Amino acid sequence: MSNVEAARLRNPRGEGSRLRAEVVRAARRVLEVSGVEDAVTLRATAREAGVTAPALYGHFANRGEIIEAVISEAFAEFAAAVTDAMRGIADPVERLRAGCGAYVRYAHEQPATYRILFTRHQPSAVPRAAAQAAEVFQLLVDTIEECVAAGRSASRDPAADAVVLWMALHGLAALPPSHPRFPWPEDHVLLDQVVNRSALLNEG
Amino acid sequence: MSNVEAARLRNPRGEGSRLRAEVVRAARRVLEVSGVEDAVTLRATAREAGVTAPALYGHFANRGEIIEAVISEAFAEFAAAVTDAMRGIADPVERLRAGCGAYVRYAHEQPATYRILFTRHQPSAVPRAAAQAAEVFQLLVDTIEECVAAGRSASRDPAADAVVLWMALHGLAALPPSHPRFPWPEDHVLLDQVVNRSALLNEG
DNA sequence: TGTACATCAGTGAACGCGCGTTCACTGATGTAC
DNA sequence: TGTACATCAGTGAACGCGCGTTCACTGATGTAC
Repeated sequence: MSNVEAARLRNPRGEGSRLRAEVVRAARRVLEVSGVEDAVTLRATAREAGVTAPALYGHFANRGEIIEAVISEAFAEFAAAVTDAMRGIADPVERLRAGCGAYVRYAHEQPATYRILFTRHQPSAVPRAAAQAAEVFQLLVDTIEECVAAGRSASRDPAADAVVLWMALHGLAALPPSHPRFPWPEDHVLLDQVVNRSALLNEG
Repeated sequence: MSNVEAARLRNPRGEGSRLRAEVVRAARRVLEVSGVEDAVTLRATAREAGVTAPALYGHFANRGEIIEAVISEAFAEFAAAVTDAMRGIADPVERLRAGCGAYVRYAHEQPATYRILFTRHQPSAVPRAAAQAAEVFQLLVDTIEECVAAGRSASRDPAADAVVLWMALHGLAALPPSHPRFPWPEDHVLLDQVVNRSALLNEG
């Protein structure tokens, strides 16, 4: 590692708000590298962004706002990952599988970020977060309903079964990263079992 | 709140090791009240135990050992809660339900403790922890096998289905405490659905 | 075309705080004689 | 039965550290005249 890192160039006039986006990205790197929310200090974030600590106060009132911005960005990204994975797939069963696969993939690729979104001791007060989680949940409900309509699921209460599915997905998303030494079956095998049973799909 | 709290009496000679147990209990109170592992500082624990910070060094080499002691104690307690709930129940399906119910109850009664056991970013290096988790898991496998033998489960791979069950239990244990505003179905309804489907029980 | 000035994106030094840990100590109590 | 002493369960003061936050500042750059 070299200690002659390229000095950060200050943003041109009028473009100071670029730093805001850089700071959020820096905070997310600190989060994933350390694995824990508390490591995302204001100073560590500033260091990672290549800027002094007081510079952050131009864009955030305090450390809490940086964390909120991380959560907000990550939630939008997570919702987009699931939605995008489902888009354009005609078969409802395959669409459901694709969405659930994207859910779990996101959690495994960014475990600390997933944790901050879904297993915080205090639910975040980020405005759009709850709404975005609800949208993803509704997507599950709707898709299970389509599976029923297509005669592919025996569900009699898609909303209740979507809850069961969500819980199982959460286990699939959260447990393996925290217990890497356990001999987990392969992801796609687990995922199929979880989706088939939670959504009462007719196994083929 | 009174500021004339009873001063802690020092332990009699030869009974100094009582403090160790008091410290672990104090650390667990700090953990549950705050909700996060990082709040369990050495000094906060000492305050909660009614003792000065250096007193803890008689029983723990550093802060990390206090956290490890908390994890160790909590894991033993968790395993005992599940095991005890299953003991003496003859019907394997009812026994499975009882064990799963105890699992989820433990997580809901002590959410921060459950989180420290199962969703840590780094798996704890506490010696007995992995073994105790494995024992509880094996209990699930064995009980599903008994359900199959009794003609009550259609499982063809109890070990794999125990993994699916564990994942769903984890979701049931972890999600509701982190998302208190979501309109969750009642615990026992969710639990029945999760157990029935994960363990492929014949629904009655 | 030249110059004074306002604006903007940051910097550098400093603050008070709680933390983990070390160190020398204190004072009650059991034990040896 | 009395006294000296060792032991034990802690205490109190101090350290260096990284933290969040405040404050006065700097120096490049666009704009007005």
